[in-house]
Amino acid sequence: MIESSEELLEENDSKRKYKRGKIRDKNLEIILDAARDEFVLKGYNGASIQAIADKAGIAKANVHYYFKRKSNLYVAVLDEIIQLWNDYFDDIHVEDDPAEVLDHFIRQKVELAISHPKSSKLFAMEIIQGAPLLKDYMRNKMRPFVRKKSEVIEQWIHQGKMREIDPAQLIFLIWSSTQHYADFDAQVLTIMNRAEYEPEMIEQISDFLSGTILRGVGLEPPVKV
Amino acid sequence: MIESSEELLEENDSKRKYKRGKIRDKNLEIILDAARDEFVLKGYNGASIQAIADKAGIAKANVHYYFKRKSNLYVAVLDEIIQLWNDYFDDIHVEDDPAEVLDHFIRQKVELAISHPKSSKLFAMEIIQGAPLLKDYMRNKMRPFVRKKSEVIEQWIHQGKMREIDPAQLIFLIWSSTQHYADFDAQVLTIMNRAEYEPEMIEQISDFLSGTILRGVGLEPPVKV
DNA sequence: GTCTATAGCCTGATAGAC
DNA sequence: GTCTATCAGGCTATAGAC
Repeated sequence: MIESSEELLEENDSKRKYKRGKIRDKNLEIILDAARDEFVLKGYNGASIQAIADKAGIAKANVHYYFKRKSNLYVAVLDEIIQLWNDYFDDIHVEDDPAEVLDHFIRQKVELAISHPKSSKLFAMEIIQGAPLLKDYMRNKMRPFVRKKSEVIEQWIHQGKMREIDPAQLIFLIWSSTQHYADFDAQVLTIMNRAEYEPEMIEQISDFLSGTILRGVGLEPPVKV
Repeated sequence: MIESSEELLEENDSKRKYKRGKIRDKNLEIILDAARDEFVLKGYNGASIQAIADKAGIAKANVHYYFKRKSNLYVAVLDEIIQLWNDYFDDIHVEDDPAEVLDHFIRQKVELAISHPKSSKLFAMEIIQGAPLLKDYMRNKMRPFVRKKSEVIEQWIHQGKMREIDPAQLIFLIWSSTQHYADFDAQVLTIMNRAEYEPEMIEQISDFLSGTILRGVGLEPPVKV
């Protein structure tokens, strides 16, 4: 269990960029992939280095060669996820059309969640358990993100373009409703009696969420081409 | 790790109702409370019987006296949670007013989530990890629940009382958006710069979710008294 | 970089006195 | 019902040959 904050301050092995090489890069990738799978499926403590090594097709000691400590490997996996998320955040401006922006944001989040369900799940599990490793990230990255978007939304409201709502709540609503399809896929798919998401269903989900949320805040969903 | 379904078929110690007693009941309660806390905080594998015993104020061997296996204790905790949720499900009828029913459902879910965050979290973690223990519950209880509500919503749509949407998606939206405040409290509170939820904030959340979702599906939120 | 062997620790579970 | 002592197994992590 990672409990003390000391662990976080330790060197994160995967970041030693000065030591490069094809073999190294390939191995880092397969280890990280295998680790993500194991951590999601079994949780941090339930995942064993042995199982990760087996899944990656290498010897257990070799995992330790790349990641000295299990906690370092875990942090590296989380880092990858945060990197992925950051790439998807785009800027919004007051001049933009609110309906277009929110529609695009919702569709983007649905796509990201469903195309990377394991990343979404691991992130969720971390936050549910109190976000011991992500408190800093949320304070330094997500809070400014929410604040920045909120300012723009606030101005749209001022201009009478949409209903008077709390912008932060709107962002939470978009986050929760979109991630739900990745995090709770076992529930959603069981209830809908499906084995997996199909492209047609993903579009239905996006249409529903965009349509409902936009109308909910007084916007008319953009017509699709 | 609980992997095989054999575990699930084992006798669940806490259900031996034939052996009653004040001491027994009291101990079962404090053990289950402590276990819920530990399991949420550390995950199934990260939670140790020792830590649960300490938190409950009894000896480790005594936990095993009441729950022969760790997995039995875990199942007992999940059982309790499902019991709690089932108590909150109420019936809806075609004659009811859609806005009233959905508004009530949303407020009820917010209240339940925020008053029992640990239960909500443990349930979420179980589903995220693939719901190994809850697949049956979802098939036998939640699917019929969704189907039953969907039929009524379908008729409301037919009567022109609300927009044409997929009722199942609406239920997912309500589930996800309400549970989010319990499961992701670490994120929500950090971003909103609060230590905990206050009654005033809970009402704001309910108002926003009910207002937005209801308007989103073409209903006018009921006026508050 | 890779692999085998093993140290050292913690954990779930049980035995048995009270 | 409670508690101490202990066992057996699994885990992370390391040493050291190749």
